[in-house]
Amino acid sequence: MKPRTLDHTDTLELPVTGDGPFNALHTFWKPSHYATGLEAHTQARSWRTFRIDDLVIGVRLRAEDRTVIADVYTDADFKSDHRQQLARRLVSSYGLDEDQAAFTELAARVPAMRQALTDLGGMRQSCPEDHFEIAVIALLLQNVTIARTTQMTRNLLVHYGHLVRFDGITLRAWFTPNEIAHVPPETLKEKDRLGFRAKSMPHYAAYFRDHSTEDLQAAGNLMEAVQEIKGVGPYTAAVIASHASRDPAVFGIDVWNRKILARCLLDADDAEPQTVMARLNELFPGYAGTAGLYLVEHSYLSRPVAPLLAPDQHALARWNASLEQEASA
DNA sequence: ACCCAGGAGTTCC
DNA sequence: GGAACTCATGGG
Repeated sequence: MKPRTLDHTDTLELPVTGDGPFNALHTFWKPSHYATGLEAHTQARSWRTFRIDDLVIGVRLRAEDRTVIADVYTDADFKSDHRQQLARRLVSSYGLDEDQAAFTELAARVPAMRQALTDLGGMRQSCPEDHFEIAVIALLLQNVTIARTTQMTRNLLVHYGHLVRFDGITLRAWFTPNEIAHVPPETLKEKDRLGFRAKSMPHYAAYFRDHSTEDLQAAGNLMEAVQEIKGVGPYTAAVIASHASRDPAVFGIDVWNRKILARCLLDADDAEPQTVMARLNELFPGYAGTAGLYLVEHSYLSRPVAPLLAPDQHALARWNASLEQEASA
């Protein structure tokens, strides 16, 4: 399948206003994140797609000192309201306005965090996904291996998402709640191989179609609110709160990061989730999520799940070909 | 065959 | 308020 072409329409210069150091590479690119085709990274730049209203937007990101430069690519009318929404989204997605000093100060006093802080200091939580999109990611992580999560993600994005090309790179883009709400669970199960998650997707789509990001941010208790959705439990709710709503105190524990943290904090191969969470909260009060993020990412730094792209035309051509081929299969 | 994956819902006590 | 099943599916 041929990707649709997006043209350069704007450039945003976003200052990093939060205090503390800023690590652009590890803010944009997380070594533990599995491959989705929604984003690509080299040492110096990143590419990522966003949905703003019904627009599909391509963004190329780079940083000069404490300014993030975002080149914007679209194929439709990019209004000033879209520009403002995208600017807010980028600032929020990468925590450009968040203070880092309090966590850094706390973490520097914990020996188990020392090396992670040295290697990753200035890294912020990254969540280019909106609440719906991160909820779908968490849904696809439920009780499966990453290989199957990757398979399900690819199926959904190929069948219901978009394929775009801009600045020489091909990327996938998310579907909106509206674009998947009508797909019957049988199709999601049999064609997209979602298994028991197929029943949940229509509930997710309907909920996030009917509740705007502003509504969710205004919710008194987001974790409780989203657990009203069928298929959202404590883990998925925590992922939504810690990532899309960026609550630094929340950490979604699962069988994967539980073992990582047991090794870092308890000198054990594994431990009860309550034991791990108690230790995490004890060492990093108010920053369990940020601390978990640092420890997990640090454990993948030397063996990334989806490594950086080499900054040459051949690597880019291979990347583009693999996405354009899968979309036609 | 059995067990486990970057969980959640239901059904028992 | 928990423990114990069940839900899909692919890989070891």
